[in-house]
Parts: sequence; structure tokens; C-alpha cells
Amino acid sequence: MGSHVLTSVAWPYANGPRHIGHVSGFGVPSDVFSRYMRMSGHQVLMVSGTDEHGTPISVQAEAEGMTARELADKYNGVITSDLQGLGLSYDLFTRTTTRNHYRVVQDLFTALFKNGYVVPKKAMGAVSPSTGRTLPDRYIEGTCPICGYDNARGDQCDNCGNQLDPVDLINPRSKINGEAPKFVETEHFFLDLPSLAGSLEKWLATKTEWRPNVLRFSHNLLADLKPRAITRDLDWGVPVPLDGWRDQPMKRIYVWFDAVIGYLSASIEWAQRIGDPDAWKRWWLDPDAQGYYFMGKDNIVFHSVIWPGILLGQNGEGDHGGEVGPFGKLNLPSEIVSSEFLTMSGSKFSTSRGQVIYVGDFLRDFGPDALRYFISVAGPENQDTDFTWSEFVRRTNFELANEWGNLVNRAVSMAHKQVGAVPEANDQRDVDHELLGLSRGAFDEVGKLLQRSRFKQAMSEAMRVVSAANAYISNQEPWKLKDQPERRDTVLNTALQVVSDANTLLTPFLPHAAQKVHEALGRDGVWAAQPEIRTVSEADGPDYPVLMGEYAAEQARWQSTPIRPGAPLQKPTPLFPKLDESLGETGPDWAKLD
RNA sequence: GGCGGGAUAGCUCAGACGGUAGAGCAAGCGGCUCAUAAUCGCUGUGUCACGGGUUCAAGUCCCGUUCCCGCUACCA
Repeated sequence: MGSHVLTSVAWPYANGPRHIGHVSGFGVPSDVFSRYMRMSGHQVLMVSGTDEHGTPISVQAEAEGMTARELADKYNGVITSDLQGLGLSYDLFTRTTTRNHYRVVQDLFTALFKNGYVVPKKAMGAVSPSTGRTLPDRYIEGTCPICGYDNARGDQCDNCGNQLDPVDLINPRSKINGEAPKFVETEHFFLDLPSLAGSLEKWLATKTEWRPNVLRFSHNLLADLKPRAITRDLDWGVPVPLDGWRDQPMKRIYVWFDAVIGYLSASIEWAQRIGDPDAWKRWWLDPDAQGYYFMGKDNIVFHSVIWPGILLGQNGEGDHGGEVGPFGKLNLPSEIVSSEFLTMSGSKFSTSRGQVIYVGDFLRDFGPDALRYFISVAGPENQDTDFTWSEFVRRTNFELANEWGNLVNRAVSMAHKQVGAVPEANDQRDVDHELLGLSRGAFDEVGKLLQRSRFKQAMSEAMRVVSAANAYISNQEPWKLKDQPERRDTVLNTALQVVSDANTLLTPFLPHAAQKVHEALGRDGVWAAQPEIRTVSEADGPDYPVLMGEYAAEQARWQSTPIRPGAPLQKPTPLFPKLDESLGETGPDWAKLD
């Protein structure tokens, strides 16, 4: 039995549908990784959910004329369905508005408070006079006191680049409704990061294997840590679990503090849902368990500093010492896997400028595996990467459909026509062994790359097997071997075995297609399991949808699976439909190119 | 402004530890016809952003410059 692997996937924010840049950062990489880990025998727990608190949710809710909860429900539904469609194999994809999550956040808050890592402090802050809500700096604009630019933001002037304090803006106004913000002194709780910096530094020093940019960025953050406010004047969020605070309608724990705790609360919820309430501990308390966290680069600070800081505080392991909290001594992240950004025409996806490709639209027109393939082979793994429709069409048609899809098609189709079943291999020669050796050797090679989250290179190596198989068929010319049926059958058998091996290698990337190939080879049952949407209930709370799946029952293993001679074969249908090449020039109707 | 990342063939990108630049696509030529007009073989191409430095040797290390991208912690 393999070790326990926790796959913690960044929580998509539920203020709107997610675009393909989002899922290229956290979604596809984490799923490829988890599927590979399961196939190679590890006990994987993959958790996430929608992140549903915070000012932007409230603002968007007002814009759409509904309550924050209604808005969260709406986009939780959209996002859950998108991720299900993409085939992301979460053991639990839940949300931050559950009773369970509130309880875990409050328990963690209390533990940190008791250990002295969460402290009350008075601070000046902007609030909206009409609603009484905290007005984040980014929602304030006004005239820059330094250069006189009229549309300076509360935290920074886009014109002169200086960092600003909203108090200093001339004629400050709310971007939400235009009113002038009120600056008041309010009491809030702060996470005392400086008292955790020493322990964080010690922990980080052991992480020499991380990607250098994540390490450098994190070390820099540690050099200048300040206490950070974790509550706000808001009516939307987890209540502060202390007497005198609990019932205040306008004091809430703020979203970034509660969202990262979701990794823990979702693990606990998962254990309850499978009827084994202590099961989460195998991933969180066993020191041998590994925790991999997947996110876009904008999220590094929360995962390399703040979340580990919260965990250290709960464990009583900062400068103030303290007791181990109610959850036991929790594991810190083993690995932070951060992606760069998928860009469009060289800049960030932007909802406001309409420069955006939503996951739902994409899946409806092109299906999950084409997107998964593109992100895996051309995604923003090491640097920002531009998405273009022409590149997408080229990758899909020439690589996915022509090389891989057509290999499956030609091999199965020939065996079907000549034999009607998986043929016997009674005349094996060196060329056959050579090809089989290549595909078997690839498991080790591709596996090592996947373990290190080198997805692009892993995919290239897997596709190398596909190319070799195409070359083998062309060289052996089985269609010319009508008078040597035994040799012909052996060639076809070898080709089908390598199709099977390549399919296994590609399963983490292309699980939907992998299931089809599995069946095309005359097998049955579930090869690669898919997540399903289930409606679950909670005591004292409303029902909600989650993603879960029966992944332990899938057949896929990270090894060569022998094909069974005699298994009947059907005439295959193309694995991947080809895209109209004009799509590359124009884009789809819903995202026309200029 | 501060911090980080990037700049390599027409295009998209690889290039731990420094040792005379790689892959795929596109282009040209040839083969094959089993297959989704699919596939297989052969053939080119680069002042590795710019300027200095260290070194026997630098795309790779150091300094400076330019351009692009991101973050800058009250966006999440």
C-alpha cells in the first residue's frame, strides 16, 4: 500500500463562472497529479470547494439583485458543474458556507486565540456609510495626492505607481456606489505573523526542492511580516466565536483566513460523509503523509506563509509556544505547486474587458479532454503562456486527433477487420520486443516527471510512445501480411498492446478518452473513474451539491496491462473529432477574435 | 517605487551541475494506403533581448540597460 497523499486544490472564488485560466492553474494539474498518484497505489485525498465569503461576493450579489447566499448558491452550482464536466476527481469538492466549515474555522480561530497568535487590535479602516461594511482599499478611488491623477485606487496610483493609503486620497469615493467612505477606528483581530516568522523560516529552510521562484518569493515575504487583520466589518462570513463578538452582526472572520482552512474542514467533512469520521487524520496527523497544494502564482502567499502560519499557531509552535489545538498536531504543506498564468493576447484574462473564455462554454463546444490536453502540454507551468485559438486547433487536430486518436483507430480497426478480436502473438520478433520495451520503460520515466509535477515533459514523453507505435505500424505494414496471418496477428497484437500502454500513460491527462480506449480494446468496467455531483444534507443546514467519486473502484494502474487475445473488437469510432480549422482564425461565436 | 518571473529557429516552447544550441508545428522532397485526406522517412533555419565582466570555455554565473508579465499583503 502506498503512502497517504493529500491533494489540496485552491478554492475557486464563487463571484462568477471560472475561466480556463483558473482551471489551468489549479484544476487540471492537481487532477493529473492525483490520478497518477492513485494509479501508482497511493492513498489520495483530493479536496477543495468554492470560496464564498468576502466583499466581492456581496458586491456582485447586489449587482445581480440577490443576497450573498443566493449568489454563492448560484455560482457554486455553476463551478461545481464545470469542474465535474472537466473530470476533476475530487474526493470532496464542497463549499465554505457549510456548518462544518464554520465550526472548523471557529475552532481553529479559538485555538490560535488561546495560544496568543490571534490578538485584538484597534485600527483605522474605511467603511461604507450606507451599509456599515468594511470598504477594501481596492474599492476606493480618488485623486492621487502625489501626482494628481484622478482615478487613483485606494492602495496604489496606476498613473505614478506610488503606493497609497486610502486616507490620503483627495475626494475619496467608493467604486461600488460612489459615496464618500467614512474612516473610523474599529477593533479587529489580527493574525500575529511576526511571532510565527521564526518557525516558518525554520520550516521553509527544509523545503529545498520547491520551485525556486516559490522559495524566493516566500523567503522575501518572511523578511517583512506584519500582523494581518483577519476580521472585517461585514455581515457575510464566519462569526467570531468569542463572547461579545459572536452576536455582532457586522463583525466577521474575513475570507482569506477562512478559505485556506477549507483544506482541513473539507477533509473532515469527507471523513464524515464516508462514515469514518476519523479518516481525515491519516492525511493530517501522520507525519509520513504528504500534502501537495496546487494554485496559481497569485495564491502563493496564502499557502507558503499564511496557511502554514495558522497551522503552526494551532500546533502551539510559534514564539508564544502554546498547546496543541483540538485537531492534534497538524501537518504543514510538503509541496507548493504553483502555476504561472494563462494569458490571452499577452495579458491576463479579464472579465471586465470581455477578454475571457469560460470553462462552461469551452466544455460545451470542445469537451473536457481537448482542454485537458492543451493545458497539460502547453499550459503555464514555468512561465505565462498565451492561449490562442489557432494553437488550440493545431494541438487538438494534429496531435490529439491525428497522432493519438488515429493510432487507436487504425490499430483497432485493422484488428477488427482482419480478426474480429484481439489477435494472438505467436511470432514475436526483435522489433516487437523493442517497441514493447519502449512503452514499458515509459512508465518509470513519465511517472517520475508526474511526481515532480513536470506535466509538459511527462506528456511529451508519453506522446513519444504514440509516435513510436505509429512508426512501428507503418514499418511493419500488417496490411501486406495477408499470406502470413500468424505474423500479421503478432504485429496487430503488439500494436494493440502498445495502444493499451500508451492509453495507461495518458490516463491521468485524458481520463475520458482513456475509458473509451479501454472499451475499444474489448474490455469492460470502469477504467478511469469520474466525479459525480451528489446532493448532500447537513444537520440544521440546507442541502447542497458536492463532487465525490468512487475512485478506488477504477481499474487503472500505473503499469502495462496485458491485452486479452480473443476479446471481441468492434469497429471503432474516432476518439477525438477534428475542429474546423477556421476556428483558429475566428474563435468561436461566443469569443470572437477581433 | 519594491519584489518576482520572462526575453532561445517563422510559430509554441525545452534547455539540473557553465563544455562547439534542441523538440514539435509550419515549409520542401520522397514512401505507404490499415486509419479521422490519417501515417512513415529525409532536408533547412538561430549574432540564445542589448552592453560589459568572470572563465581555457557562458543561452547557462556576475553587473548594468531595454521591453513584456505578475504580485505588492484591506482583490482573493
